Amino acid sequence: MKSEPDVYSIDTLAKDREGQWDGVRNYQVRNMLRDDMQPGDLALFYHSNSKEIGCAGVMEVVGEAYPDPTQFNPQSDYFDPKAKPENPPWLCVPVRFVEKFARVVTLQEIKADPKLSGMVITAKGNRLSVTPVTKAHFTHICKLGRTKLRRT
DNA sequence: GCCAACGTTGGC
DNA sequence: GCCAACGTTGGC
Repeated sequence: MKSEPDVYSIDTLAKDREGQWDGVRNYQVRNMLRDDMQPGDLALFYHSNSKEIGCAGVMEVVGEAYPDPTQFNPQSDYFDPKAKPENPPWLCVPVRFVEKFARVVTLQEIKADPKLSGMVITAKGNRLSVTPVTKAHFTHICKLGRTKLRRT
């Protein structure tokens, strides 16, 4: 699950312990939040558009998707004037901090690792802020993230 | 800051 | 329903 760390980072989630994954304004992603996520699911926290692009840690989905309150808040960057409270188009999910990796597993590294080939995040033209990850890919990224790089 | 690769909008 | 114009994402 992608977030720009300038806006919301793994460190913010680590400090708050819990948060809500809001601001999703893409129907495909909304459907994933609604249909493909269950409480107890683990997710990689991905830092996009930043100095260090890649997976920064792990969080857990702790509840069902519910209406994203930011769509009704005129002060919010995510305000949607077309959103009707009786039929809210946008959803968010509650998440809980699980771990921050010892190091960021960079996009560069993900692309270069044969064990991580086929990840949706590296697919050409992918613009989804939430993408499915296989168990094998998830496990491998966690392993990399927990291992500090040795100086050469 | 650039720009490819999308998604969205709205006129017709 | 088509599609040009526009907006957004996100790596580089």
